[in-house]
Amino acid sequence: MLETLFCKDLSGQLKIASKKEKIFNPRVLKCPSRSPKLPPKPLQILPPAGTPMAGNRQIRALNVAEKPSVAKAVAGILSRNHARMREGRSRYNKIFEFDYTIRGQPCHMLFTSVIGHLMELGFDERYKKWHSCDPADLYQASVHKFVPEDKLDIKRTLQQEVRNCQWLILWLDCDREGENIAFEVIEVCTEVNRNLNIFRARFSALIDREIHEAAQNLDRPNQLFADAVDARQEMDLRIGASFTRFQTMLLKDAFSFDFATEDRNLVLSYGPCQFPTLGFVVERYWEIQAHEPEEFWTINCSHNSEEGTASFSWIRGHLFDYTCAITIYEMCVEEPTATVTNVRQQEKLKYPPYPLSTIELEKRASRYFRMSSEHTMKVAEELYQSGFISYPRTETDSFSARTDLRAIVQEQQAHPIWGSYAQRLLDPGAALWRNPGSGGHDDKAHPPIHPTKFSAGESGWSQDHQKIYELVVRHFLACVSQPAVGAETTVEIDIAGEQFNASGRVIISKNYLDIYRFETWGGSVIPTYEIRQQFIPTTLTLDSGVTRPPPLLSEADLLSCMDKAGIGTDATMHDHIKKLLDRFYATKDANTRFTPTNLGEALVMGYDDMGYELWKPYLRAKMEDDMKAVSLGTKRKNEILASGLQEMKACFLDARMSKVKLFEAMEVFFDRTNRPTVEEQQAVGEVVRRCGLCQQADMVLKRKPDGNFMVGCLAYPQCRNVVWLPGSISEATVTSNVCSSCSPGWSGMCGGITNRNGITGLVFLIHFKFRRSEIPPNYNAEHLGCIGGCDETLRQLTEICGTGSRNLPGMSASVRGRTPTMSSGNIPAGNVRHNVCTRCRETGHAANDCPSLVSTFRRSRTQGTNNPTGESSVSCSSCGEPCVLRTANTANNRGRKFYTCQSQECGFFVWEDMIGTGTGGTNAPRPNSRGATTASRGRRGERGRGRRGGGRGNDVTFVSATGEPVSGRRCFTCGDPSHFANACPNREHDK
DNA sequence: GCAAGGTC
Repeated sequence: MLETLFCKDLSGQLKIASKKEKIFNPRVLKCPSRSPKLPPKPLQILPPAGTPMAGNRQIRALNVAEKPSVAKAVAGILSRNHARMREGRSRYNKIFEFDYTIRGQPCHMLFTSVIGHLMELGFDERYKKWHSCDPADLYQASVHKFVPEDKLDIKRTLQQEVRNCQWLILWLDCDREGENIAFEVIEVCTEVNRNLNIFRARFSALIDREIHEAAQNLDRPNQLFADAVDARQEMDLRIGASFTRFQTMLLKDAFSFDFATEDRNLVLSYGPCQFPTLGFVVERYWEIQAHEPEEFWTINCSHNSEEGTASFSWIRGHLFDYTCAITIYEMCVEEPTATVTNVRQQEKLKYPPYPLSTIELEKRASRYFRMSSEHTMKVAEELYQSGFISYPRTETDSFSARTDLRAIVQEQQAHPIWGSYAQRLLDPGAALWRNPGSGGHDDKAHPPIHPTKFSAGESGWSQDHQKIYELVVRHFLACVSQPAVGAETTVEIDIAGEQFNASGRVIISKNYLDIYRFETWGGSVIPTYEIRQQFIPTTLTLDSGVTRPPPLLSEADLLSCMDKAGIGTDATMHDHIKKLLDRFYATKDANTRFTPTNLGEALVMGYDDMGYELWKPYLRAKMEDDMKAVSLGTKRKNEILASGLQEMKACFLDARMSKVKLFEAMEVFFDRTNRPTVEEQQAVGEVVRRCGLCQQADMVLKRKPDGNFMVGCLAYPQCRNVVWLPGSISEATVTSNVCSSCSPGWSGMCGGITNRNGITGLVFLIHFKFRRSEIPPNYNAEHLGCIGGCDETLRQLTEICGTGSRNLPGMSASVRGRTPTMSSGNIPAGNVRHNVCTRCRETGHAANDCPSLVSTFRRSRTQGTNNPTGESSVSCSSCGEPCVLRTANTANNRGRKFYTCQSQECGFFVWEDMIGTGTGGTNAPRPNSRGATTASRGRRGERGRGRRGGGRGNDVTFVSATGEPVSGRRCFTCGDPSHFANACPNREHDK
């Protein structure tokens, strides 16, 4: 064993540690919260190379990799393929044994692995059941990390092997998740061996030199990286669970859905990744719905000669202004002689793709084979497992200089189809080889996806296995090939001062295109022209067209959106996409294009109408920024957790207050059921007692929509325990007074009786106010009553007045479907609350003054108007109604926001950025709109019909040379039938 | 029954 402790000073230099540093050095490992039983133990750092060792006794070291394949590969490299393999308790995680020397220290190495994360984060038992608590409580509910059932064998292996070890060397992937898994392994191992010296091996590729270097330069685990992941996990769990429970319980029983599923299994989930993914799909769909075709005009010219036909395009592209277009066109018609002004010949290169990353594999498989990303990854995983391709989850799109690329090509020479291409690649005379380009991404853990074993097709392979293997091989061969070479000719002509051009391309050398059959490079022939040559065009036409909406998002598009916005990782993106389909949020057509379902659209619409951008990627982006800050040490884990969760809880409470928006959005698409929603049954109220029937949840005082009061169990519908109260109650408030008759052990008699859940059996008294006219004169209008069964007054009033419910009047608790047990009710000890805010459940303020009312996640729709409600404060100058905010799609103002009246008649609009400048607000026409305008939506299919005009360009026809448009049309700009767009008097806004 | 992240 090493006797001397070393540590690093601030400059990173190794030095002998002082006693204080051994204890307080921040690099010293241990997270006290993870292993409360053991005090933090200082760590040793290996001395620099050449430092004499304290002793030569062999160290026993347990090495742990993130996956079995890495354990096998690293053990193979370090042992030079002389490791002995034996079984562990987990069938997938073998143990390799061999001797190895680290800086002169002889070691007996045991090398095993985990399978990704060893632990999960979950709520404590008390909060696990959906009805056990208010979803808002999940923002502060206690959570814990634990090893799930299916990983217990791995834990046992680790603990069994590490007992007799002195060192623990962590070979997890070198990213934040890997660092977090490292600490999970540490926690499990130090439970049984607190004297471990713990090291981190950092490597970026499974290459001999790199692995040996990593072993000889062991480092320490990085607590900050692990902290960042801890924070992310906790945020994801709390946010996901709270919103999922909330919206599921609110909506699932309230509406008849248009898809076949068992209601009981329907979960309307929310997640910080799945919702933005849905958001991309909905946003594109809305963009298409809101698109209004715009007319444009263009001049085309063609010329036939003996060599063929050349088609010339107008340099101006197209004009939206008809007057300009027709004027120019008439000039050309009057002087139609074309003069060649330039003939340009250029060599053009088309480069092969970058080495293959996971996202590119998914996108290309979707594009070339219409294979879903989820299926692609499944097939790729199987090819990887059987050794035919490299690890398929990688962000890396450049090969390390140390990779033997030619050896990989060499293997493919035997293939009957592409073998000859591989041979040409290796033939110096063919000059086809080119070192692959770099896409600029490197996850430092895995190389780009490439073939690792030759195959001409295996008997067990499906067609999809063939396709993915072929794609990986062809992509790799393309990467190491020369780009395609083409000769491009461009001819420019002048007609009456207007410029036109035409181009043709001849492919000189296909190079990589010979192997990469998935890509093409169109060639076209153009006749020969010479400068100053003149000719009369064969045709010269003024053609019209219309702008078209973008297409629905394809799977490849969706992956690109997610990648760009940082939603998910290369290993999880396909899961998020699949989740949209599994949850009935979106559908995918045969062309892999996504359409939101009614449910998906309604959910996004609901949150959008609330003014929340929970369906946008900003929340994830903020979390990512916070994680980076924790990784760098500029913020603490607890700091970002406290602020992030406080913010999200406020957002949650606010969203719940605005749940009517979700309801309204759902009503656009679905019929209501007559069933009361779980959420309605569970409107949060004051806790009266612990439910004596299910013993799992609290019973709370609630007011039903009909105004009557009841005390019901929060575990409804699992538990149907309820106490109906007299129908003559006008007000009811739970007090902090406890009934001494129904609360055994109360008043200090036994110091409080505690059941096995640690909950005392208190029944709180309720302060009732009765409507004077509805109770007999000999009863007081105010009464401090108990629902525990002891209150005779309450019983009598219930008999006299009835409960106003569908149940028979009666004081005794009536349980829907079951007999009540009212004698053993308990409520949590210490849950006596005074003046608790019903929004955030904090004391010291009322709900109306709750600071959570304002959240930074709430979007201000009226930028510059200082309207805290988020509603539009711009009113129509004609009808006075609130305006909606839209986005212009006109040529000159694309993307610019404006307010417009929802009424078709008013035509009021004002630019958003002109508010407060004294400009705008006139009765100008409404520009074309783009984006979600939910205020005026009707049922799906009806939306936008009135303002989309005639559809996609079928109504746009050739405009005659006299300039007379086809009759029956109206101005595209303002909709006025008295004139056309080019003559619209109100075009100022479009300039 | 809920999240997202590893990976067999």
